[in-house]
Amino acid sequence: MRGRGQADGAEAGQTRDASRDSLTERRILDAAHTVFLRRGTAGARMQEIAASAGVNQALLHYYFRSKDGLSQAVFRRAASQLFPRVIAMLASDTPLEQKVAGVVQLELEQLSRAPYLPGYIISELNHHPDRVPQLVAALTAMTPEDVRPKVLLRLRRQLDAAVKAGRIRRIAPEQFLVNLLSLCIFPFAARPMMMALLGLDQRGFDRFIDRRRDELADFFLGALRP
Amino acid sequence: MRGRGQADGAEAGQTRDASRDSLTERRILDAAHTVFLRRGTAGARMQEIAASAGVNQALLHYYFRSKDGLSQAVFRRAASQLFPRVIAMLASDTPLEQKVAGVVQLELEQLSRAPYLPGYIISELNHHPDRVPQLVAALTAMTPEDVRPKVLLRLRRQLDAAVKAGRIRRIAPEQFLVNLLSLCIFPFAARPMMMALLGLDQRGFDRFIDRRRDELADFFLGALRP
DNA sequence: GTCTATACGCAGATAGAC
DNA sequence: GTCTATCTGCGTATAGAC
Repeated sequence: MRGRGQADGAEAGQTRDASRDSLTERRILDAAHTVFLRRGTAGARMQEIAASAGVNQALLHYYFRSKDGLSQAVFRRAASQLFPRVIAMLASDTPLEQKVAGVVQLELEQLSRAPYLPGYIISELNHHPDRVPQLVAALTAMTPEDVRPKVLLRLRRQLDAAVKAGRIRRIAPEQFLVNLLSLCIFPFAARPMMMALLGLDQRGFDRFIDRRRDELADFFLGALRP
Repeated sequence: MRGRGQADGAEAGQTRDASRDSLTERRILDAAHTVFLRRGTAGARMQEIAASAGVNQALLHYYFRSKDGLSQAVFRRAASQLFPRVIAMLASDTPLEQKVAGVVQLELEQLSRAPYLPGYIISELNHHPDRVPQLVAALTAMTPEDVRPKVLLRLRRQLDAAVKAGRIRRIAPEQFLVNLLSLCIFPFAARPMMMALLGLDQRGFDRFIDRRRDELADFFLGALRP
């Protein structure tokens, strides 16, 4: 048993040494990513992953030891795709208006290419509360300490300053953040629902998003005007 | 086999005759609702539902014939909880500004009491594309014909009129609708994510929503100002 | 209608050859 | 490392008594 678990923990400081990521391990992880995101963790089948990776089912266990191990690896990877870049941008000292435009740009771009991502994360977190700490870990992994309070603090100061300067109306940083993320992420998370509601096919949805890319930042900044 | 399927279809015009909803059937459906929403369709276990309903597992099959049958019944019920009231409000001839306030009020109120609902619907629709038609059916069930085009048409006319009157800036009805729904629904759909991001516990989240109830409509209407 | 007991298949996991 | 073959257990579903 145990061929290669995820993160042996030896050789401190080496997070995921690339030389140990064998080609097949990567192929398996890619396949698992696709299948888990489409079917959800509970609905995914090891056999489908194996077939999709072009290998045998026993190999999945060799590399990841169990379905749970594999699903955790996929979740970590997905979590690290969804957030860090936006968080980094929000925590930076970019001016407020540019932050909004940047986040919109970044998120719509990214999610257009990974449309299943938000729905997957949302599902997992709802059905599997013990994944929440893993999400937090994924957030703090790229930075020395926890970025979350930093984001809110930075936003609060920027918002206060902008209010004092008369550039925007008062808004709590939490509401600011959730509003921005809602407008960016929800259309993708609820894509099938939105398509049904608006009577769009895939092409129509893409055009809808294109338009959104142009207008959303203006909409949001418009709401902030005094 | 087959004790009582859902909707025998006899006696035309009778949708879900209450007298036929035996008490135990309702108890089972309630339990199933809870379990399916918490664990997702694939993750739910018939045994847990039976225990939660205080009956034997065989009874579930007696009333709903299979897990799939039961899950469909739950989905229909959930879908009919999430949308119809908002849709009805949006399709009405209420003035635009009141519509916004009304939708915010209605949704935040409703979702505070059924926080798992949006996440469940989103998950199901992502993992189970063949559920989309069922959602549409749930929408059109309460009205003679399909309401969806009606909503968009009504919104478009109202928005056009308001633009001409100089009350708002131009916005496509699709963007208007998705923005409004995003801001209302996403915080609940992604509740665990938002709680982690903002560092809130359940109580903190409730206060966050309370505040939102007061401010969200203003935020949205603020974005529409010319 | 409601129960107990049981059949059955599927999917995750292991053994062991190569 | 990668495969084939096989075990095991769990979860759905049915049979049949009451």
